[in-house]
Amino acid sequence: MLHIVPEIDTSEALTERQKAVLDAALRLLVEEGDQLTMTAVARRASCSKETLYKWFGDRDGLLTATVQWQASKVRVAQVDGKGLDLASLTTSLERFASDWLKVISSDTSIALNRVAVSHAGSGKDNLGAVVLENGRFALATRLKPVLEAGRQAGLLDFSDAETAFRTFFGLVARDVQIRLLLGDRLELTEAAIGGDAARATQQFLALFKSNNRPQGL
Amino acid sequence: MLHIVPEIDTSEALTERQKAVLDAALRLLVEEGDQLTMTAVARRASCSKETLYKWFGDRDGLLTATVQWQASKVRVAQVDGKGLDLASLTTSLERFASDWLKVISSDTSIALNRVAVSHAGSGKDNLGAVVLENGRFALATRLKPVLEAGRQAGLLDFSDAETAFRTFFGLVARDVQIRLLLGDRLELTEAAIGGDAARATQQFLALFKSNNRPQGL
DNA sequence: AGCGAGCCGTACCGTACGTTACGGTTCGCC
DNA sequence: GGCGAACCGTAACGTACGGTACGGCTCGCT
Repeated sequence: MLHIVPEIDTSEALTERQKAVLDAALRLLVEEGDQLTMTAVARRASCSKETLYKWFGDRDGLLTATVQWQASKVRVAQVDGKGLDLASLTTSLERFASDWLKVISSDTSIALNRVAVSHAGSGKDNLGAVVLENGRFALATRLKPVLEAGRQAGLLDFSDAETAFRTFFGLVARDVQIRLLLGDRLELTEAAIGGDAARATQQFLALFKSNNRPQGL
Repeated sequence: MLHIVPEIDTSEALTERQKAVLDAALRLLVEEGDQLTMTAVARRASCSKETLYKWFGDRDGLLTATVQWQASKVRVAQVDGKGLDLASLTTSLERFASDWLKVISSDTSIALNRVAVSHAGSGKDNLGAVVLENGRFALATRLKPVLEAGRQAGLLDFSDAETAFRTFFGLVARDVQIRLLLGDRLELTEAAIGGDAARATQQFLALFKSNNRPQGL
C-alpha cells in the first residue's frame, strides 16, 4: 500500500502535538539506542500507533521526520564577517570549532548519526543526506563567508574556500566523531573542547595566514 | 541459553572452511548492506545454519568473527624508522596517508564501519572496539615510531606523539570517512588520493617541522 | 565393510515488530 | 444538546528472522 505523507516532506508544517511526538521519539532514540519501535514511540509519546501512521506514513517516515526535526533545531551561530581583524577572526574560528566539537560529541548527535549511518547501509539514503546537510554542509555554509572575509581582509591566503574549510574541519574534528560513533568512551570536558578549538585554530592560521604561509603548498 | 564460542575469541584458530564462510559473510555484508541474515549467510556460504551456530555461537558471534577476520587481513605497512632523512620521512608519511585513505574509502571498510556503528548503538560495543583497534589504533601504533624517529633525527618537533598523530589523522581523513558512512557519494580516484596524501603530509610538516615551527604552539 | 563424526539442506518453532482495524473518548462547532 | 473529526488504547494479523531439530550424505578410521 502506498502512502502519501502529508506535509512532512521538507517544510516545517508541524503542529505542537506533532513536535511533541517527535521530541519523544528523539529522546527514545538517544536513551534506548536502536530500540526505536513504533510501539515504544507511541507509548512514550502517549499517542496511538494509528496516529503515527497517519502522520508519518510508515516507520521510515517517522525516522526521517525525527531526524529533520532535530536537525532543524541545531543551528551553528551565524557570524558577521565585516571589518575583520586577526583577533576577531581567531575568536570566530575558535567559536566555530568549539561549537562543532560540542555538537558532534553530544548524545543527540551521536544517536542521530548512528541511525543515519545504519540507514545508509540499507537502500534509501535520505537520512544520511539530511544529517550531512544540516551538519557538515551547514557548517561549511556558515564558515566559508568568514574565511572569504578573512581573505578579503588580507589575513588569510588560500585558493579554494572548500579546501580550506575541509582542512579546518579535519584539524578540529580529527578522530573524535568516528571514535564516538564506534562506541569509544572519550569524554570531552568543556575545558578540553576549548583547548582543542584554540589549538585547531592556531594550526589553521599557521597554515593559511597570508604572511606566514609555508612554502610548497 | 548461554553459548560458549569455541576458539573464536581473539586467536586465529580458523579452518580454511571457516575462513571461506567468513569471506562469504563479508561479501554479503559489502554487497547487501544490512541484509546479513543467518539464512542468507548460510545460503551464500553453502553451509547449514546449524554449522554457523555451532562455529560462532549466535548472530553476534558470527558478526564479530567476520569483523575480526577482515580486520586481521588489513595491515598497514610497517615502516622502518632508522637512518631517517626528510625525504624518506616525507615518503613514509605520504604512504601512510595514502594507505589510510584507500582503506577508509574501500567498500569493505565502509560496510564494516557501518555495521560496527549500528552495533555500538545497541548494548555490547565489541564490534566498534574491534574496528577501532584494527583501524585507527593500529595506524597510530605503526605511525608513532616513525614520528618518534623523526623527532630523534631532529626533523620533527612535538611534545606528544599522540597529539601529533591525531593532527596528522585529521589532516588526512578530514570529512571523508563520515561522509562515506553517511552515504555521500565521494569517489576518490587514485590520483586524488595521492594528491590528498601529499597535501596532508606537507601541511603536517609545516606544522611540526622543527626548523619551521609556527609560534604560539 | 562397518562405524561414527561432521556437515548440508530443510523444515520447523517462537517471537518481535511493522502495520491494520476497531471500539471508546474528547473536543470543537453548529 | 447533537454531530463529526481526530485521537487514544489495544487487540489482532502477517511476516521476517533468530534459533533448533532432524534426516541424509560424505569421508576418514579401523
